[in-house]
Amino acid sequence: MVTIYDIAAKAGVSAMTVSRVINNTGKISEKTRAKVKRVMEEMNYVPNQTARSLVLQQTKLLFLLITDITNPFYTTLARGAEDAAKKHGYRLLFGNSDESLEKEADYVTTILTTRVDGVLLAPAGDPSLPHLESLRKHNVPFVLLDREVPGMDCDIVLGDSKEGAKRLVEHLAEKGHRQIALVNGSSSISSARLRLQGYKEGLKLNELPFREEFVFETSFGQLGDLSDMTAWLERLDPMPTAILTGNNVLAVEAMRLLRAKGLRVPEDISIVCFDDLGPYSDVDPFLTVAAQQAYQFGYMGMGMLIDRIGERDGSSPWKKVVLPAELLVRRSVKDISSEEG
Amino acid sequence: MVTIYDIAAKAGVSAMTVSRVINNTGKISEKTRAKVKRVMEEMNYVPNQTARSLVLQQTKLLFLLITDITNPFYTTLARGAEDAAKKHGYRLLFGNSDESLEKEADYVTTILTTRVDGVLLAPAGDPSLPHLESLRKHNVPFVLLDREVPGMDCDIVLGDSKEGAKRLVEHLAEKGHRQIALVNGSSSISSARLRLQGYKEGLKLNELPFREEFVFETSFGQLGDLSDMTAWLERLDPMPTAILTGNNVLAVEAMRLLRAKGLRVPEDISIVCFDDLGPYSDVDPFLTVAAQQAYQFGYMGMGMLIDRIGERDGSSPWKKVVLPAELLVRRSVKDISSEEG
DNA sequence: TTGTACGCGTTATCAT
DNA sequence: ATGATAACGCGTACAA
Repeated sequence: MVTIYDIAAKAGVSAMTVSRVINNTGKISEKTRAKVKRVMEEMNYVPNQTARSLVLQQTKLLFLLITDITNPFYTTLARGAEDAAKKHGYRLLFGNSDESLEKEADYVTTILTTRVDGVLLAPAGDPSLPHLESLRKHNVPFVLLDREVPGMDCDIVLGDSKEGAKRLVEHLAEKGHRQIALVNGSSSISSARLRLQGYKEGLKLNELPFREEFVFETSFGQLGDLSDMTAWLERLDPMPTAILTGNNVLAVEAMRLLRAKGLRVPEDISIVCFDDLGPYSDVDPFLTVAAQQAYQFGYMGMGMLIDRIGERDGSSPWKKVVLPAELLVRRSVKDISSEEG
Repeated sequence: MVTIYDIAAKAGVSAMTVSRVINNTGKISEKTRAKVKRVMEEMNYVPNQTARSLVLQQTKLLFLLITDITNPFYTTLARGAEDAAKKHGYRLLFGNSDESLEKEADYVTTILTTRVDGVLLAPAGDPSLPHLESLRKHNVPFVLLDREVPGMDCDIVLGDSKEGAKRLVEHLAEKGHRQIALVNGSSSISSARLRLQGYKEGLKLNELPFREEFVFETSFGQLGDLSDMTAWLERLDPMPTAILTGNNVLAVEAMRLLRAKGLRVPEDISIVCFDDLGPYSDVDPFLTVAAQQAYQFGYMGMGMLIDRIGERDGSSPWKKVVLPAELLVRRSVKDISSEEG
């Protein structure tokens, strides 16, 4: 491996001079600078970031932990995070916890041993608390995304889940729907709880009754087996005329189920969801959604993280950003307001 | 920061003994091992991977560079790569080149300075050659994914692009289609060239003429602006009854275009593509595809990379794996064999 | 079974 | 403007 000493020797200067040329620090005469640069070119020298990290006590490495790499919300978020990281000269390490606490624990270990300078993460849920405490104990700055964890004060970027869900219910009500079911993620996840709350408020606002059995709670990740959800749906009487899902993945799963049962969207049943489908928004049935600003989640979160890292000791108060969700009306909802209830 | 020396002092042993406990090397009495472990717990000690990397001359870090993080083919591939890496005790750094040579060049720099132990990458195209040569020059082992780069001998995992495209054309022909258009990626990408070739062979096999104007060449990534493609389609006379796209992203873009023109799939025009849509396969219009084994691309590629890293000096011959693509018939193709030509 | 000395490649500090 | 020295945290080789 070509080291800074090899360059120094060949250029007839000290290692320190080479270091100064590399980092543009201190005063260097143009002549030596030119010579050193030429030798570096000749020898294909590349600085060793590992050695640099050791002495600088920083890796210039950040970590982004998401819960579902196949979900366009998170991949779009990842782009935002990546762009912001690059802008500030950081490199980014990705991880995918798959909504699993065990995998999340593994990644926390990786994060700790890798000595990354900071972490941006969507926690698997409330039980993630010990993981966050571990980061805090080891002085690893972090910013939470999308989900709050009770008991942990920290920087965070959230979507307005309650308001978004409420709007979706209102939209359905305006179109004449009175039997609205909810397929939601686990109640151990703050965003799922808020979406349930928004759903309830939306119902109340339209003087529709809340019925426990119209809510199906499952995981926000891909389900694979749909038998539980199928059984739930078949138990309902009357059948809902519309389904609201707590995120985009569940919307796709719901559509998969409906297809299996031979039901068309929106002719036979309407469907709306939280989160947009990214590139797939334009595919039939062209879903009506409460779209979150996925890219901004990543971009702003990363900005907050880098700000936090930049702080000396004096910790400024925790920041909490709430991004509104936008209702995008497409054509997965049928207007049944003129029909019989 | 808690170091190995802090542990040693508190446990009343030398740093070397602590190191042995951490790595399970050498002989240690159960008593000291227990005591050291206890102290490590108490002090929340976490080994510094940076220091370890420096002395060991390996980072236990691998890099996966893909060209489109929003494409389910690559995210599924990423899962396979991640699983294989973890199985072998490696951590994984992700990057997303967005089909851009410039971004790819940036990542190559990151790869070099980070001293990762190996790289798994889908090159942006033939012009990626200098990037690969740079990796080779610096002795960074790498395995190519999905795309060959003329002039570079190396390990590689490919899909059977030619055969897959041929099958798709045959399927269309069987359904009575005689006017089949191709929307393809850049001809500077080997897989696009092979898919074009398969398209031509499929036509010939069914005694259909190849017509230059029925091929539209663009980028494999998201297009954004569809005006070029729209203009192309409107120029065609006769209109194709079916479109074959070179990958899944282009299929979605094509459907976006068709929707804008008020054309239904498959009633007004049929569409098939290379690569599956992952979770979105079940969304209308339920695309017929030549599905690649995305997970296997990542899993096998990573295995090959780790094997290569494990080799001392003696380099075994380059390995080339070609994974077949499977035709999944769904319902985006209309059977027009009984209609007038 | 345990400990000592040294080196991995780089940068900060202090001299010159 | 440039250089010598020490230090970052850990593991290898060798010694005890």
